[in-house]
Amino acid sequence: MRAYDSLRRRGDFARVTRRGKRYAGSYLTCFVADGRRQTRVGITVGGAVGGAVVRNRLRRRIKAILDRYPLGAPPWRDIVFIARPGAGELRFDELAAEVARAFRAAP
RNA sequence: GGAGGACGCCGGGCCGUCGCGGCGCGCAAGCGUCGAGGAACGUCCGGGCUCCAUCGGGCAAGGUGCAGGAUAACGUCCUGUCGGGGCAACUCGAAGGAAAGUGCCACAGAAACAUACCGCCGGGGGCUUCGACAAGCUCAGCCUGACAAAGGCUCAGCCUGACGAGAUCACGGUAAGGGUGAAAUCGUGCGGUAAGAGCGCACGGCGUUCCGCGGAGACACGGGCGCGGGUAAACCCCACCUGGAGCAAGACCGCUCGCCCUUCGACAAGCCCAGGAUGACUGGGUUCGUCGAACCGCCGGCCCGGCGGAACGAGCAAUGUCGCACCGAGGUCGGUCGUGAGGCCGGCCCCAGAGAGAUGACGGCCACGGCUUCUUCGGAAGCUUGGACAGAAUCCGGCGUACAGGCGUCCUCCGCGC
RNA sequence: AAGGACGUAGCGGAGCUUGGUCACCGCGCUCCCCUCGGGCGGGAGAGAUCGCAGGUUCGAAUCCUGUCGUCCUUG
Repeated sequence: MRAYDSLRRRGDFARVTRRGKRYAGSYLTCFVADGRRQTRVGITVGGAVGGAVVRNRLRRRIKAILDRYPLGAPPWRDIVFIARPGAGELRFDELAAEVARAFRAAP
């Protein structure tokens, strides 16, 4: 089990992106809202980012990066990442830096 | 050595650490095991499977279109035929029918489908001109005669006749020539003819539902017969094929709601009520059955025809179990039959999978590529942020498309050497 | 999974049914006139692989096949 659960329903995504705090990078946008009982994460990669292979790999890499953060303990949050075009061409460490920038802005 | 053709294949490998999904074991921690592709893609065809319809006929709609074969099936594949391309290996082709009918063929051209503008030819009609001829009349000249009559000769004019030529008119014949066009009635030559024409002949081309021969057949060869365009990826004709939907199919379970079970007549039976006498019988009512009619519904393109009058229909879903992760038109190896696509037999293997959906990060070594340096030209060392197209969601068979780099086999042509 | 529409000049559209001058319209663009200058107005002009590749035809934007892209519908 990962330290966080997945955000699945459309309504949850809408709530986080509308009510949560927004931290925008050049390739990733991150929304953070208060959660309960567990931290949940959703990752949105639109069709404009690339083909299925690119979108899948990008999502997996973000999940691998999140494994480095202590999300299995409070405070519980609901987090949504939205990838923008060009994110699929980043190397892994560049992507990790993008995530780190977003999390520095949202402690 | 160079140029080219066909077919098949790979899509980096091994090891380790952390992380993810399924399954199995375990009380648990955890352990074991498996875990994307040749195209998983596009969704262009064909099937398996599931539900609905299913008795037949007709029409419509769609598709396919050389032959034989392969296959569960196909619009796929194989072998061949014909036609186009290539010196060749080989390759490409929606490759039935245009004397069943309809439509269209711009511009140009006489004319684009059944015709004839110019031209050529024939026999005619009238016309007038010309030519030579004949007859007649008139005038003139000359000769004989006598300055007469008469006769003869020459020239001119008029008229008539028949002939030839010319132009013209309509009729008929013709399709060689003209010149346009993508395309003009099969091409060239000779004969032939009034002029011409496949009208005849020779060679060639095309068609053929005729005959012979070869072949399983497409078709080929020989003969006979015929020779008025094109377009069917225009309508169409012919032959063959196709029931409809789709795994969000569908099955089971849960909850809620809606709606329906018709009318008339005849016959037979039962029951009830009234009259009659408690019986026979008569009248009424009702239930079930059969038949007929009406109405309604179904038959999922329509009609004929058929079936039925009972069950169904709709909604609620973060949807439970199954379908569903597979013993399968399965993979692989070998044998065998076949030119081949493939068939058959045997051994081995079990090989992703669901809850919106599991593969990512890092390190080491090797192979390949690139760059730099060295070199005894064999190679060696170092560096490397180089490695395509692309991700299963019901499953198969094809087709089509994308793809860094690389490998193998066979064949053709050209050049050189032996 | 099933089905449908579209692609034509810088932009928005017509032409496709029934093939025939390499294609029309509006806005925009260039030049000229008008004005002191600009706009408006008037005149002239340029600009097109008809998404791409094949095929049918004498001839294709139009017909056929394949392919690429965009958008939409149903559950």
